[in-house]
Amino acid sequence: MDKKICNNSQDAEVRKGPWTMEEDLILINYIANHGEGVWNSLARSAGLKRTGKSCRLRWLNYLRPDVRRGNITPEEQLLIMELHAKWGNRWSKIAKHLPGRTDNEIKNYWRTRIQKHIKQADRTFTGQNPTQVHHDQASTSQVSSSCRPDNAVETYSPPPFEGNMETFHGPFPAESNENIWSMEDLWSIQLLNGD
DNA sequence: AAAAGAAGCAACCGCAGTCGC
DNA sequence: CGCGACTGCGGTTGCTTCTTT
Repeated sequence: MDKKICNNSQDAEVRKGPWTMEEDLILINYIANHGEGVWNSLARSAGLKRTGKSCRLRWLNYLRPDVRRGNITPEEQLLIMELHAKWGNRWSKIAKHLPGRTDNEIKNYWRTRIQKHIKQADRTFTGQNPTQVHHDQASTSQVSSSCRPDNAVETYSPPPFEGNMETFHGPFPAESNENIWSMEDLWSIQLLNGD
Protein backbone atom coordinates (compact mmCIF):
# COMPACT_ATOMS: atom_id res chain seq x y z
CA MET A 1 0.00 0.00 0.00
CA ASP A 2 2.78 2.33 0.77
CA LYS A 3 4.65 1.34 -2.27
CA LYS A 4 3.74 4.45 -4.12
CA ILE A 5 4.40 6.89 -1.40
CA CYS A 6 7.28 9.06 -2.32
CA ASN A 7 9.00 9.42 0.99
CA ASN A 8 12.22 7.93 0.01
CA SER A 9 14.64 10.69 -0.43
CA GLN A 10 15.97 13.63 1.38
CA ASP A 11 14.26 15.99 -1.03
CA ALA A 12 10.91 14.27 -0.78
CA GLU A 13 9.40 16.99 1.29
CA VAL A 14 5.78 16.36 0.55
CA ARG A 15 4.28 12.98 1.09
CA LYS A 16 1.42 11.81 -1.04
CA GLY A 17 -0.83 8.84 -1.03
CA PRO A 18 -2.55 7.04 1.78
CA TRP A 19 -2.11 8.27 5.29
CA THR A 20 -0.39 6.11 7.82
CA MET A 21 -1.65 5.66 11.32
CA GLU A 22 1.33 7.59 12.63
CA GLU A 23 0.40 10.58 10.55
CA ASP A 24 -3.19 10.32 11.66
CA LEU A 25 -2.16 10.32 15.26
CA ILE A 26 0.14 13.26 14.81
CA LEU A 27 -2.62 15.22 13.18
CA ILE A 28 -5.22 14.28 15.77
CA ASN A 29 -2.85 15.09 18.56
CA TYR A 30 -1.89 18.40 17.11
CA ILE A 31 -5.43 19.50 16.48
CA ALA A 32 -6.52 18.35 19.90
CA ASN A 33 -3.88 20.57 21.43
CA HIS A 34 -3.90 23.53 19.11
CA GLY A 35 -7.16 23.42 17.28
CA GLU A 36 -7.76 23.27 13.58
CA GLY A 37 -7.28 25.89 10.93
CA VAL A 38 -4.38 27.54 9.14
CA TRP A 39 -3.65 24.22 7.58
CA ASN A 40 -0.38 25.03 5.90
CA SER A 41 1.30 26.16 9.05
CA LEU A 42 -0.43 23.40 10.96
CA ALA A 43 1.12 20.84 8.67
CA ARG A 44 4.52 22.35 9.15
CA SER A 45 4.23 22.80 12.88
CA ALA A 46 2.96 19.31 13.41
CA GLY A 47 5.91 17.96 11.51
CA LEU A 48 3.77 16.36 8.87
CA LYS A 49 5.27 16.18 5.44
CA ARG A 50 1.90 16.84 3.93
CA THR A 51 0.29 19.82 2.33
CA GLY A 52 -2.19 21.82 4.29
CA LYS A 53 -4.82 20.74 1.85
CA SER A 54 -4.07 17.12 2.46
CA CYS A 55 -4.23 17.59 6.22
CA ARG A 56 -7.50 19.42 5.99
CA LEU A 57 -9.02 16.78 3.80
CA ARG A 58 -7.88 13.98 6.05
CA TRP A 59 -9.21 15.72 9.10
CA LEU A 60 -12.54 16.65 7.64
CA ASN A 61 -13.21 13.34 5.98
CA TYR A 62 -11.89 10.87 8.49
CA LEU A 63 -10.35 12.08 11.66
CA ARG A 64 -12.94 14.42 13.01
CA PRO A 65 -14.59 12.80 16.01
CA ASP A 66 -18.06 13.48 14.71
CA VAL A 67 -17.54 11.82 11.38
CA ARG A 68 -19.96 8.97 10.94
CA ARG A 69 -18.84 6.09 8.86
CA GLY A 70 -20.89 3.23 7.64
CA ASN A 71 -24.26 2.61 6.19
CA ILE A 72 -26.09 5.41 4.57
CA THR A 73 -29.55 5.03 5.98
CA PRO A 74 -32.65 5.10 3.80
CA GLU A 75 -33.54 8.42 5.36
CA GLU A 76 -30.15 9.80 4.50
CA GLN A 77 -30.36 8.50 0.98
CA LEU A 78 -33.73 10.08 0.54
CA LEU A 79 -32.41 13.33 1.88
CA ILE A 80 -29.42 13.19 -0.42
CA MET A 81 -31.64 12.68 -3.39
CA GLU A 82 -33.95 15.47 -2.41
CA LEU A 83 -31.16 17.90 -1.77
CA HIS A 84 -29.33 16.90 -4.91
CA ALA A 85 -32.49 17.46 -6.90
CA LYS A 86 -32.68 20.86 -5.33
CA TRP A 87 -29.07 21.98 -5.47
CA GLY A 88 -27.29 19.69 -7.89
CA ASN A 89 -23.71 18.79 -7.17
CA ARG A 90 -23.32 21.11 -4.23
CA TRP A 91 -21.91 18.34 -2.15
CA SER A 92 -20.68 20.42 0.71
CA LYS A 93 -24.04 22.10 0.97
CA ILE A 94 -25.76 18.75 0.97
CA ALA A 95 -23.33 17.42 3.52
CA LYS A 96 -24.23 20.20 5.92
CA HIS A 97 -27.69 18.70 6.15
CA LEU A 98 -26.36 15.26 6.92
CA PRO A 99 -24.63 15.45 10.27
CA GLY A 100 -21.50 13.39 10.36
CA ARG A 101 -21.40 12.84 6.65
CA THR A 102 -18.76 14.44 4.51
CA ASP A 103 -19.08 15.92 1.08
CA ASN A 104 -16.58 13.42 -0.23
CA GLU A 105 -18.57 10.52 1.13
CA ILE A 106 -21.81 11.81 -0.27
CA LYS A 107 -20.19 12.51 -3.61
CA ASN A 108 -18.77 9.03 -3.81
CA TYR A 109 -22.02 7.54 -2.70
CA TRP A 110 -23.89 9.43 -5.32
CA ARG A 111 -21.54 8.53 -8.10
CA THR A 112 -21.21 4.89 -7.27
CA ARG A 113 -24.69 4.00 -6.10
CA ILE A 114 -27.32 6.41 -7.12
CA GLN A 115 -26.01 7.22 -10.57
CA LYS A 116 -25.84 3.52 -11.23
CA HIS A 117 -29.49 3.19 -10.39
CA ILE A 118 -30.32 6.13 -12.56
CA LYS A 119 -28.51 4.59 -15.50
CA GLN A 120 -30.28 1.31 -14.97
CA ALA A 121 -33.57 3.07 -14.74
CA ASP A 122 -32.73 4.98 -17.89
CA ARG A 123 -32.07 1.75 -19.70
CA THR A 124 -35.31 0.38 -18.45
CA PHE A 125 -37.10 3.35 -19.84
CA THR A 126 -35.34 3.53 -23.16
CA GLY A 127 -37.80 5.16 -25.45
CA GLN A 128 -39.03 7.31 -22.66
CA ASN A 129 -37.60 10.61 -23.64
CA PRO A 130 -35.27 12.09 -21.16
CA THR A 131 -35.59 15.40 -22.90
CA GLN A 132 -36.32 17.24 -19.76
CA VAL A 133 -33.00 16.03 -18.61
CA HIS A 134 -30.44 18.59 -19.57
CA HIS A 135 -27.36 16.78 -18.48
CA ASP A 136 -25.99 14.79 -15.68
CA GLN A 137 -27.29 17.11 -13.06
CA ALA A 138 -30.75 17.18 -14.43
CA SER A 139 -31.01 13.48 -14.02
CA THR A 140 -31.56 14.26 -10.42
CA SER A 141 -35.06 15.25 -11.21
CA GLN A 142 -35.61 11.69 -12.14
CA VAL A 143 -34.06 10.36 -9.07
CA SER A 144 -36.93 10.77 -6.76
CA SER A 145 -39.16 8.87 -9.07
CA SER A 146 -36.91 6.28 -10.58
CA CYS A 147 -34.79 5.55 -7.61
CA ARG A 148 -37.00 4.65 -4.78
CA PRO A 149 -35.00 4.62 -1.60
CA ASP A 150 -36.69 1.61 -0.18
CA ASN A 151 -35.34 -0.72 -2.74
CA ALA A 152 -32.45 1.32 -3.84
CA VAL A 153 -30.83 1.01 -0.50
CA GLU A 154 -28.01 -1.39 -0.47
CA THR A 155 -26.09 -2.64 2.42
CA TYR A 156 -23.04 -0.53 2.40
CA SER A 157 -20.18 -2.08 4.20
CA PRO A 158 -17.77 0.53 5.35
CA PRO A 159 -14.23 -0.36 4.60
CA PRO A 160 -12.26 -0.96 7.68
CA PHE A 161 -9.35 1.36 7.64
CA GLU A 162 -6.24 -0.64 7.31
CA GLY A 163 -3.50 1.45 8.64
CA ASN A 164 0.12 0.73 8.32
CA MET A 165 0.52 -1.27 11.45
CA GLU A 166 4.24 -1.56 11.11
CA THR A 167 4.66 2.09 11.61
CA PHE A 168 2.79 2.20 14.80
CA HIS A 169 3.17 0.37 18.02
CA GLY A 170 0.15 1.25 19.99
CA PRO A 171 -2.41 -0.39 22.19
CA PHE A 172 -4.57 -1.95 19.58
CA PRO A 173 -7.03 -4.72 19.97
CA ALA A 174 -4.86 -7.59 19.01
CA GLU A 175 -7.23 -10.49 19.12
CA SER A 176 -10.11 -9.78 16.89
CA ASN A 177 -9.93 -7.17 14.16
CA GLU A 178 -6.22 -7.04 14.35
CA ASN A 179 -5.98 -5.14 11.13
CA ILE A 180 -9.07 -3.15 11.69
CA TRP A 181 -9.16 0.00 13.65
CA SER A 182 -11.79 2.56 14.01
CA MET A 183 -11.85 6.20 14.79
CA GLU A 184 -12.81 5.31 18.31
CA ASP A 185 -9.58 3.38 18.56
CA LEU A 186 -7.67 6.31 17.18
CA TRP A 187 -9.25 8.72 19.54
CA SER A 188 -8.68 6.50 22.51
CA ILE A 189 -5.07 6.30 21.48
CA GLN A 190 -4.97 10.02 21.15
CA LEU A 191 -6.35 10.33 24.62
CA LEU A 192 -3.71 8.00 25.90
CA ASN A 193 -0.89 9.78 24.15
CA GLY A 194 -1.96 13.31 24.56
CA ASP A 195 -3.05 14.90 27.72
C1' DA B 1 -7.78 -21.90 -7.28
C1' DA B 2 -6.62 -18.36 -10.40
C1' DA B 3 -7.61 -14.62 -13.48
C1' DA B 4 -10.35 -10.91 -15.16
C1' DG B 5 -13.56 -7.47 -14.60
C1' DA B 6 -16.41 -4.42 -11.81
C1' DA B 7 -17.29 -1.65 -7.94
C1' DG B 8 -16.09 1.25 -4.13
C1' DC B 9 -13.29 4.36 -1.76
C1' DA B 10 -9.44 7.49 -0.47
C1' DA B 11 -6.80 10.98 -2.02
C1' DC B 12 -5.05 14.42 -5.42
C1' DC B 13 -5.65 18.26 -8.67
C1' DG B 14 -7.22 22.51 -10.45
C1' DC B 15 -10.10 26.35 -9.99
C1' DA B 16 -12.59 30.03 -7.72
C1' DG B 17 -13.50 32.76 -3.78
C1' DT B 18 -11.89 35.16 0.38
C1' DC B 19 -8.83 37.56 3.32
C1' DG B 20 -4.87 40.13 4.86
C1' DC B 21 -1.09 43.01 3.68
C1' DC C 1 -6.58 48.84 -5.37
C1' DG C 2 -3.59 45.03 -6.45
C1' DC C 3 -1.25 40.97 -5.14
C1' DG C 4 -0.23 36.82 -2.92
C1' DA C 5 -1.48 33.22 0.27
C1' DC C 6 -4.88 30.31 1.99
C1' DT C 7 -9.20 27.80 2.04
C1' DG C 8 -12.96 25.25 0.23
C1' DC C 9 -15.23 22.86 -3.40
C1' DG C 10 -16.12 19.76 -7.18
C1' DG C 11 -14.15 16.67 -10.52
C1' DT C 12 -11.13 13.05 -11.45
C1' DT C 13 -7.85 9.40 -10.81
C1' DG C 14 -5.67 5.34 -9.04
C1' DC C 15 -5.59 1.68 -5.85
C1' DT C 16 -7.84 -1.98 -3.25
C1' DT C 17 -11.36 -5.20 -2.59
C1' DC C 18 -15.07 -7.95 -4.10
C1' DT C 19 -17.47 -10.74 -7.46
C1' DT C 20 -17.85 -13.54 -11.33
C1' DT C 21 -16.16 -16.85 -14.62
